[in-house]
Amino acid sequence: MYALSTYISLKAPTLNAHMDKPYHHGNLRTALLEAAHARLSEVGEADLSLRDLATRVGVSVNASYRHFANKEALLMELSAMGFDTLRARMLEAIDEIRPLGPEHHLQAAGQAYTAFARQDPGLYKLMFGRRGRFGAQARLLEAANAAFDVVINCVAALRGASPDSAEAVKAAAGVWSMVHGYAMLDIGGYLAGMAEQKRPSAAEVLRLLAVDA
Amino acid sequence: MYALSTYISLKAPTLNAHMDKPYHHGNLRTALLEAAHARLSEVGEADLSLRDLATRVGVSVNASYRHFANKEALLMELSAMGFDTLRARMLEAIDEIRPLGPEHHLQAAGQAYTAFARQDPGLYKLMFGRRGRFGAQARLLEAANAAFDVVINCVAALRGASPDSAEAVKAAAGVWSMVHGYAMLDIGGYLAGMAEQKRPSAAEVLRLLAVDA
DNA sequence: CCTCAATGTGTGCGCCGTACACATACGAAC
DNA sequence: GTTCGTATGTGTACGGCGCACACATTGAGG
Repeated sequence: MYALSTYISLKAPTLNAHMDKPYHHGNLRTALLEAAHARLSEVGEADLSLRDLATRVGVSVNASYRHFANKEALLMELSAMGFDTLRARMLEAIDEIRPLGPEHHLQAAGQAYTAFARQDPGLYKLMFGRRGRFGAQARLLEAANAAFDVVINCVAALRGASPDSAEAVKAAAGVWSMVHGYAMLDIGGYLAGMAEQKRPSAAEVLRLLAVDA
Repeated sequence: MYALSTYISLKAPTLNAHMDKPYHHGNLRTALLEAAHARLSEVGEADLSLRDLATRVGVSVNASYRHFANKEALLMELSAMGFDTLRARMLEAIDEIRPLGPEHHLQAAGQAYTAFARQDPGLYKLMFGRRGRFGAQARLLEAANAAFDVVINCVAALRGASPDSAEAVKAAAGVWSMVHGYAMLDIGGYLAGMAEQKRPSAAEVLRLLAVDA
């Protein structure tokens, strides 16, 4: 688990005279998202309930509806925040090795990508399992596209092509497919069943890609 | 939708004197699986309920518990049947072009694979989204491994390596990652948002793989 | 014909998401 | 500082869910 964001409550809610807890939470929206994130990595999406989240946060069952239209809306926001974080992780990884040149950037981004998925499998599955249900929500779409753009830029730089070219986008989609597929198989446990010396690492799999061709 | 299997009821259940429906269904297990399969492609896993299935099949809510320990067990069996079908589809596709030689077999299997995912996205997502929950159930594991073996054999033949070699297995895992990732992005709608001329086909993505190296 | 195991039914429990009416608290206008 | 509207949280209720348990019906083998 890691912090998805760093919203900070600037309010210090007043305490009711004969209660030790304030009537208003102060930062319920963020608290719910963080609780959901924490819960997601413990029990998975299917066993995550709004009632449970509310109880953990110390608030009545229906308070959450003042901040999210429904359960789906909360999960959608969490999902979008996941894409934001994923993008940031890839950019950080690239920045750390920037002087090494573009041929190393894609590898670094790929490593950061699979590391993210492994670190937070529940969130990662949520991000990619719910697109249909969420529909074309702008918030989620933009976050996902921004993350994908990082990959496109890496590939474009590697091939000396424009990030807008169909060539770069198609190759980037291939890279994304590969990394995403590997991550899903990995966190799904489909690779864990393989014998140690036959189980491929992320780097080995990425090396199969002929992107610079 | 297609038939997952062709179990046939050999019994002709007797009709009760004053009822038009027999007390015993005759083939409830299969009927439930088929109803679940049908429902899965309409509403997705999250909105699939045992009560609804039972009603559709024309049976009381709890009758299903005579055939499946719980909802998870039913979904697990459906998932395993999905892997059986996926394997059969790949084998059929390979058989149709067998004389063309091993370099075409992998392409054919890949096409069959993505076609399966596109045709039955709900089932496909179920197959790969639930591994952790299902645990290491032998039935599911064997079905999934049998499907993966098809890919391993293709890759091994292509490289002139043994299907048992770490080299072949690792390369096959890479191929599987690629195809699986592409399928997931496709049925998740993540490729649909791309402009037509930038959206890669399954064949284009597969061509990025340097498997025969 | 009788019995017993297999199969289906009815009722009930404790969760779930969420709609609706009501309570409380904060901040801006006076 | 009081007032008042709005934002935020509570309580109650409804229908649907998975599933446990006791009971009903059936068919097959002695």
